[in-house]
Amino acid sequence: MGKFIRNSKDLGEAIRRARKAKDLRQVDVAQKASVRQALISELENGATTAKLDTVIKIVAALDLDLSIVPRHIASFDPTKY
Amino acid sequence: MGKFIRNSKDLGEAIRRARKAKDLRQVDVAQKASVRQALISELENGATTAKLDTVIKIVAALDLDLSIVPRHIASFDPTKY
DNA sequence: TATATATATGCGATTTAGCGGATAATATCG
DNA sequence: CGATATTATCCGCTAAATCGCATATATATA
Repeated sequence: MGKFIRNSKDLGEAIRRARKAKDLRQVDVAQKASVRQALISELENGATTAKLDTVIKIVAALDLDLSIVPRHIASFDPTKY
Repeated sequence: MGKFIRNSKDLGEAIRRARKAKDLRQVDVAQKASVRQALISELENGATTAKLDTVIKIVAALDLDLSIVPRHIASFDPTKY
């Protein structure tokens, strides 16, 4: 269980969950991230694999951060990474 | 200081650090991730902004995971996300 | 210094992401 | 049901990522 992103499906689910948690429409996230609503839809449905830049913009629009963490670790201090 | 990825430079640094920590050559990571050595070099130097798929492959080759975390959090349990 | 190893760079070709600009499909609500 | 809002899909186009392959630098090591 987690927000580990190992494929475009994971990303889509994470984006949709975060967006709904904030009660935003695709259009809202799109505007904030400077992309089309259609792209948000495509990504949420795992229809395409985005560019890193795009992911970063969208994730930021949702007040989230992308981070790199070691595998198989149960707990860690993010300030160390 | 951290492994938050907010641009391609962040990514490049994280990749290079992780690779050197494991004492691997660019060629090793490239093979494991099924990409060119040249691409690893380009990414480590922030020369291009990769596709998410590519990032995932490379990160996996380094036994790392990409994850999405909330911003402005000093410490957290990754199993919750 | 010479040799080997590792990393960076260049170039043309192919593939894919993202766009604008629609519209179709689905959900929401009076 | 009917109107409205939200999400999904389509098309042609442009820009960018990645490739293969070769080579130039740089770094290590004998």
